[in-house]
Parts: sequence; C-alpha cells; structure tokens
Amino acid sequence: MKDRIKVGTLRTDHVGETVTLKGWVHRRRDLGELIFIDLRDQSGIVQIVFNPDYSKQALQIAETLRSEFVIEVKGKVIKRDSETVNPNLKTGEIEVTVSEVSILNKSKNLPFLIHEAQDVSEDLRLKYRYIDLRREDMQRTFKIRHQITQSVRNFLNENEFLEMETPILTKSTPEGARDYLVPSRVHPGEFYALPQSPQLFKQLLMMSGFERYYQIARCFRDEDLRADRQPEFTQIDIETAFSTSEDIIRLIEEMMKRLMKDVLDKDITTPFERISYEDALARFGSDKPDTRFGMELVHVTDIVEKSDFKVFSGPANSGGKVCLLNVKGASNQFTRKDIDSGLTEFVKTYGAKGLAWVKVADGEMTGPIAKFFSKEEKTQIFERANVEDGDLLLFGADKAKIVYDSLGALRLKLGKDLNLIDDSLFNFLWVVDWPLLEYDEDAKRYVAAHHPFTSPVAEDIDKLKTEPENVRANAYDIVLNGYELGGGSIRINQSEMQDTMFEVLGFTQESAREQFGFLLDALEYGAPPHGGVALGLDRMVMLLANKTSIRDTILFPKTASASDLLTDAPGEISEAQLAELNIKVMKEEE
RNA sequence: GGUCCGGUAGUUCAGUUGGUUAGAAUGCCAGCCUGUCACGCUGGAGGUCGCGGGUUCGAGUCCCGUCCGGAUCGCCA
Repeated sequence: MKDRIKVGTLRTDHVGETVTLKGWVHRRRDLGELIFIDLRDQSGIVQIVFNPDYSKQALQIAETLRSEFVIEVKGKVIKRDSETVNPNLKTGEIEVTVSEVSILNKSKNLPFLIHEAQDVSEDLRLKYRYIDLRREDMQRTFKIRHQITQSVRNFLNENEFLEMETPILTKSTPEGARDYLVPSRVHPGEFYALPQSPQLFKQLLMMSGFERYYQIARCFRDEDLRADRQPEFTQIDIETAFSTSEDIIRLIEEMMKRLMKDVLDKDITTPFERISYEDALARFGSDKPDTRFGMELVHVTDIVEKSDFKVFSGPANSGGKVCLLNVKGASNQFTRKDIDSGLTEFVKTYGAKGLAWVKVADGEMTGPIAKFFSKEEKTQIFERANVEDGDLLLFGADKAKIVYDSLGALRLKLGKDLNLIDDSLFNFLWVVDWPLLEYDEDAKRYVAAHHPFTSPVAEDIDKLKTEPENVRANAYDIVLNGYELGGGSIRINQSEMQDTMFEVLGFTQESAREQFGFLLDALEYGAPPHGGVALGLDRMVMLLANKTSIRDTILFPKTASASDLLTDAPGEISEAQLAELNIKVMKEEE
C-alpha cells in the first residue's frame, strides 16, 4: 500500500485516485449490505463506504468495526451524487469506496462518546484525558497553543532574543507564594523548591551579559486553585538589559499584535490604552479592568457627605467611598427579591455589608432608601451618573477596598448576566503606576506589591522610608478582557537600593543575605539596568481559544484539589523511598 | 481554612409530602435494512442511588459525618 493520505485533505481533485487511509472509526452507520463509516484522523473526517460491489470481504469486516477502532483502508475516491453531498463536512463532496480493510487495533466501549464529551463531567474527561483530547475542539485548542508559542518564538528570535533554560530545582524563598518542595537525598533535611517563576535567574542572566532572554517557562505555586489558576502553569518569560519600561511595553505590544495576526488573523491597534492603578480601581473597581463594556463606577462620596442616611454619610466622612453602578434600563429586570437575595448576597462575599439600591421612574427615585435623598442630592447624583427613567442604581458604601472589590465584581457579573459584553473584542490595556509596597495587616509590615526586586519610580525614592505606601513602582501589567495576562517591571540593579528595599520590607541584613545573598553579590559586579515581563501562556490560550478555564488549555491539568485524576497523583510512596530521603511521615492520630 | 452547588444505568439527566418492581434519552448487545451522514425499525441487557452512620414500619428522598468534582472568599511576592 502507498503512504497514507490525511483524510481531511481529500477533495474532488482526488476523484479517481486509489488511496490508503488510516484512522479511527468515528461513527458507523450500518444499513445492512451497505455500511458508512466516518473515518477520523488528526486532519478531519471522511466518509468511507462498504458495499458488496466493492468488496464482500471488506463489508464483513466492517460489520465488526466499533467506535474508535483503528483501521487501515484502501479504496477509491469517488464524487458523491449531488443529492448525497454532505455540506457539513469539508470532505462532503467525495467519499471513499473501500476494497480492503484491516483492523490495526480494537477499542473497548468508551467511557463517554467523543462527540458528546463536551457535556460530560469534567472529572471523567480528566480521568480519560487521552480520549477527551481526541475531540476536534481540544485538538483545535492545542493547535492554537502551539501557534501562540511559535509566533512568540519567531518574533523574539527575530528580535535577537535567546531562548534559555533555568533550573527547576532551586532555592526556596518564603516571600510570595508557597513553594513546592523537593527533598534532597544527599543533604538530609534540606529541600529544593520548584520555581514560582524564573525571576532571579533571568535577572542573573542580565548580569551574565545575555542582554535579551526568553523562556517558555513552567512555574509552580502551591496555592489553592481556580478556573484560571493551576499549581503548574507556563509563562512566557522575558528579560532585557538596558531597556526602559517604554521599550518593553512597545516590544510586548508588537509581539501581541503579531501573535493576534498569526493565530486569529485579527488586527489589533497599538499602542494599547494605559490606565493608572489608581484610575483602574476608581473607574472599574479592579486592577485588571474589563473594558469591553461600560457601567463604570460613579463616585458620589462628596454628594452624600451630609446625607441623613448614615449608611452613606458614615463611610463618606471617615475616609471611605460611596460609589454606584448605573445599570441602564434595568429597573424592570430586577425585582426587589432579585436584588436582595441575588445581588446583595453576591456583594456580601466581598465583605460588603449590604447593597443599597434605587430604581428611577418619572424622574424620581423609588425603593426603600429613596426617601433618604434630599432633592439636591438626587439632582447631583442624576447628573453625575447620567440617570434616566428605567435605570437601576446600585450603591456601595464602605472602606474603599470593599467598595471597589464588591462593585467591581458586581459590575462584571452584571456585564455577563445582562449580555453587555461583546465577545469578539480583544481589549488589551496596560495598568501602570502601581504602588511599590502594600501594608500587610497580618504580618504588620510592608510587603512588595509585585516582588522585592521591582525598582521604585525615581522621583519617589526619597519617600521610601518616610511614606512607603506612596512610592510608585516601575511596574506594568498587561490586561486582556479583564484577565491579568502578565506583568513586569524594571528591576533594581543597584545593591544599595536592593538593601534599602529589603530594609523597608523588614528583612534583617542577615535574613536578606541568607535568602538572596547570591543576588546581592551579583549586583555588586556591574549589574546592568534591566527589566522584563512574564505573560501567562495558559490564560492567553484560554482567551484566544474562547475557553472559560485554563484546564481546557493544559494537556493534563489538576483538579481544584490539586489532584491528577489520570495518574492519581499525588500518591503515597514506599517506606524505602522515605527512608532514603530521611523523611518520617507523621500520621495524624485521632 | 470558610461559603455555595453537585454526585441516581456506560453517559447526560428526571425521580412529587418518605411508600411497594428506581425511569427517560443516548450509548451498548442482537435481529432486519443498498444512500446514510445524530441513519431507521424491532427486541434485549444494563443500578452498591458516592461512601458510612442515624431517624423511620419503610430512605434515592430527611438528619449527621465523610469522600469526590465544580464555583467562590481567603490565599496567589
């Protein structure tokens, strides 16, 4: 037999040819003396026909074929009669009449049908992931993933970046996310950590004279999972020497522009919109705003300062915020019960005590709290929030963080529920002017908002020790449709500045040296100015492939409890293995 | 660690105020069928109602515990 032909490539210009095909039995339609099989390989599907006129023997074998049997057939490509053309199939104008068939392998009955897997529970899909991955939709997703990494590699290679690999067995650093740890056999009682990111190594590479580095890097974080968070994930990691943040932002914009064209054939405009961290919170209640729809927060703190309504005037006079979302024309879509049980319960999960609301009709407010507003307050609110009849106003009044968290999340929920989001949009933007430090109430100290190697904005440096919360960072996050796609910064390259940073973060000199001594040393031997960025590949695939979870963009993902249902990891290990590692497992006793 | 949702044929689900033999669709198996493409028709098999305990004359249904999956808050420098 000749080399096989990919079934999805068969077209009318193959008519008359004798071909050899190999693939899986996708579907079988048995009409007795006539059997149709949809034969599938990675390229697609073609209908093959068994009929005693072509081969009695082949027909007999065809009767025994079942779903997902692997077969090889030899046959002739023929044009279908016009009334039997299948317009739903790319190969629908032709079919292959089979003269020879052989079974390369059988299949047991499947735990779920491939064409129905879309609706099958995810745990079953994960347990039989190799079957799930046969689906056209999954194949498409991983093709997109491949195209993204290829586009990124092409772009960066053309721009003189070197692809480099950094260690997976590294040193644990308690700052930041929880590490996955690996016991050392050679050093009893000591542990490696899997990298949360190649951050320090890529900085060291800049100090090693590799001016442009990238890596499609696997990263590990032992934190709880979400739809968009896995314990191991991949980031596109980039670092450059001698670049400014402007250089890096432009580079990434070009890379994304090229990527969107390569992968989705979409033209996006650059430069991307930039928004300060402060404005992002004030306008959208989020540091990763989804700008595909409006409904921005309207600030009315100043208007309600003197209100009789203590729920508003209280926060307004004690440093809090009072904001509202104007849900245009929605007053009839939400009953009192919808708001009280649905929306109010929703904002409570973000720490809000409740959700005040009014509906607007005939130029007047209605609802339980309408009576608290003075005529002047109403007029000012209506004007500032562009209120019209039929609008529903939802208020948040609390500490700024709670108002932003709850209304920001509520805005997203309403955007989705009310179908205000245009799915065809890809809204890239940069969030800039991040604070360098945040005060951690639990730890009673400042912690790095980004990481401790992020440089402060030059003109804020003198505030580092006096008012650390007001120091801005040389950092930028790239956001796509409400997801943090990545972030980066210009790093500290002066050892004095790094010392100061650790000091502000509450490190003693000894603890800084113990954990990051190698970096502090390296900074003293001619470390160039440098900075970079890291982009979440899994999330990028999710957004470009229109998925709602990164589990659909990772070949063998973990469940929400960090298990792998396919291999059953994590699993117990033998006493002998433990002994070799000098580890004693303490069994919990009742 | 908290909160919420779910777990019933291979699969997706229904299952009423607790009631006698737990259903449907699809898949599977068998028979028939030469133009199907979600083929059709006829028949059949298929159940630890996640697991453990409790209440009850009686539990898929109610209660407690537990496991698994998902969403989410905390967490994620």
